[in-house]
Amino acid sequence: MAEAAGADVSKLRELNSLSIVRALRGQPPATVTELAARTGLSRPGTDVVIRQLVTDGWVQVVEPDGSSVGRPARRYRFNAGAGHVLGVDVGGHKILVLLADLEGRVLHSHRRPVEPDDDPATRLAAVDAAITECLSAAGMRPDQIWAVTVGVTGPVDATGRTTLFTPLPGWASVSPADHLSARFSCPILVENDCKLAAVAERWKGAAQDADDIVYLLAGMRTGAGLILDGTLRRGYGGAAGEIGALKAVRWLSAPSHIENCPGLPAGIHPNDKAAWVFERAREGDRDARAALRRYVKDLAVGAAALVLTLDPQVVVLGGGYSRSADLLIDPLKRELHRLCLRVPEIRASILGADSVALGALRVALDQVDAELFSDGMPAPLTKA
Amino acid sequence: MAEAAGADVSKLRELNSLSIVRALRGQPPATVTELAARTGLSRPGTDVVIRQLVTDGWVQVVEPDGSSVGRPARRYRFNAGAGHVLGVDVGGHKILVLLADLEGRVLHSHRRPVEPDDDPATRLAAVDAAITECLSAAGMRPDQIWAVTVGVTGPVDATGRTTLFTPLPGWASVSPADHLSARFSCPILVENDCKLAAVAERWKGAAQDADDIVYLLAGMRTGAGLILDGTLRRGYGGAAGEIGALKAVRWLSAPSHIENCPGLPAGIHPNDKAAWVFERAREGDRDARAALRRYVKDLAVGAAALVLTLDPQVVVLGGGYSRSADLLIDPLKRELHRLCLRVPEIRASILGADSVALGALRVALDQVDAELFSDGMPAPLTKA
DNA sequence: CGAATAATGATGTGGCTCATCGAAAATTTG
DNA sequence: CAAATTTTCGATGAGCCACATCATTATTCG
Repeated sequence: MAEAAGADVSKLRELNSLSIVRALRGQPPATVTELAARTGLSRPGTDVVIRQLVTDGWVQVVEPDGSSVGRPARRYRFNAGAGHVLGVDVGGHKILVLLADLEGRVLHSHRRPVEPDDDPATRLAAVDAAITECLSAAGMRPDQIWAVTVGVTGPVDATGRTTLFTPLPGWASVSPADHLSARFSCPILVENDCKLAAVAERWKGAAQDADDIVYLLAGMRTGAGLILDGTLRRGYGGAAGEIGALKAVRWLSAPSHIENCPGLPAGIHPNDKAAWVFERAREGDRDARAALRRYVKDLAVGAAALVLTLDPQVVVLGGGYSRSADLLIDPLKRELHRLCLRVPEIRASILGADSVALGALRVALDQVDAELFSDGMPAPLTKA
Repeated sequence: MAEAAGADVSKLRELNSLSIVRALRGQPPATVTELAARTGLSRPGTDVVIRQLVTDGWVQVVEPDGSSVGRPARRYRFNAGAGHVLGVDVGGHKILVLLADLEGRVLHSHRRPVEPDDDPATRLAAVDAAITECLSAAGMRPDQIWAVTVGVTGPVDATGRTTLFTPLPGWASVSPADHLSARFSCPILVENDCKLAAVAERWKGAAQDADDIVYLLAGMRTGAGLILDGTLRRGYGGAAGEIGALKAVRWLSAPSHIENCPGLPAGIHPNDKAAWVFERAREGDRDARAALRRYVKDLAVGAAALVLTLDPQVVVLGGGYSRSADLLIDPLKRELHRLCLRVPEIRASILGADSVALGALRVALDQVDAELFSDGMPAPLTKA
């Protein structure tokens, strides 16, 4: 059974410190009186707590700007710069590193191209280089990073590896967490890219209002990420959402309808094929429209399975093809109406190619939060 | 954002009261010293808290039995009789009512047969009668019930109705919660039967160790209930797990392989058909074995979709057919190996026909817990 | 009777609230 | 233009509540 820990008197201070930090975060700088009202604590009580938080480095004083009657109050704000997190997207074509503060503001980003058939060592070297670049651009040392999350393709198991499946050659035996733990002493999390994209859409994307979300990756790969009751669901073995593995769900072959659309110009770059097909379809080209129709039909079978299984509030359509979501959403909706009991809203992603790295940031921030709110509040001076 | 409520000093007492109650529940009667050790509180502190709990009626004193050196300690136990909950299974063929105390011990049960084609008024009357019977057998008044959960067939929407689908004639417009609220002033929850059975299997059944569970109802109806991260998942519209609605998943027709197995004796009662088929299959009858094979194949398609979507730790096979689970589990496992990335454990239900009502009890108890642990601890005297 | 353990009481401390008073800046007023 | 007034912030002290620690008394068994 859960350990029933009794509470000392000092626990109260901890609790109230946390609730003041919570009331401060993500808000504009607040006065003591405002915080007291927001938390329900007394003014003097709030005062001593916030004084301690300032000396501990969690909170900063903002000198009064003076634009009111009466004596101007000191304002306080959460010291988002007390710590930082990294979100890393290890893709087939690019490495993207985002550096953010504790409020989740992105301070620096670095993108670096890689090749899909690069060997693991090359890819890891690119990751290292991108991280180094991002840190030095922000003038930051590795020990100022409080959490790192790495997004990779394929289901991630408990050890942070993608042993079940990955399209990157040789990557199955790689442990990004082990690799990075040489540089960082903070928690290093590894997560599937679709799952991270789903998290990002709930954080800053198209589904901020929803707690039950299915994210569909619609692009040269097809995949899904699930958020239920506001929390990312990984599954017991980390393979939740891998409905595409079902043969009856033709997610593996679905993109080929578009990538091999009849009429594609010879010698067109693979990355431009989809754009070309969507362009033609928009113009009314029969072949392109047929390709789209077949693609959506295949996509919808898996989507319907997810929707029926989970009954989400929103389906977010992301991935490369979602740039032309206007062409996809209506037919997808029609297919789902044909297949499902209750059809959720379908929305297009608004985050684009950064979504995986953004989701990685959010997961890293959640990790920091979890440590904070479980272990109480230590002084950040020990880390700075 | 979440309201950041500051804590008064009296919050401490509340917190410690709760942690002592938690340490007391489900355990044999404990002495003050034991509780102090278990909660980390001091002995005198524990003493005053438990004294208050006794006068409030939450805890009872057990007089010392005297079997130790030194002065024998008073022992205390959680007063499970302070409140009670009802779990009601409204099935096609039966109404089952369970009455339990706050520890979840079943004190009384009452079963009452109904017909599948009874009209809603008749069925509700049977529910009322069964509840009355159960209460009076236990010598209990409705105001001593703290929560009621009703299990029904079909997805339950936010208003507690089964508007999307139900096999019971006329039941779609019935609101069991509204009906019962005339007799009970406590919370009345309505939930889908498969979901409740899943809860029961985690509580007292085959999956007590698992946090990610797919429950498969395998019987004359086919359905599923999902538990992820230890919590029942309902879906945004309450329709989670309804994968059977997908036409490609032939769950609706799957039981007919068995119910219409060639060679069934003319005039056999519908309820006995399955038993007959399983019996023949066990004896090696070709037709029966073929029927079973086809049934499992159909069942497995939906099961595979669920498993791939959720990646659970355990699949629990319940429902009427699970009495012959030994004939089903191996072929099902083979099918899943063919269809899935990672195959979870497959276990047979051990609860049988009571599982829905048991799950209803657990959900009602969870409701009581949620109220307790959020609103703090009022004296039960106001309720008794 | 002594050993062992339980219950009880006394004292001290940390943290919170409430009430009050002083301080600083803007507005009003002579 | 300067003094008075208003308004709000900041600081301090009294009181309360819940807990911890330590000492004392009570009860049983060997």
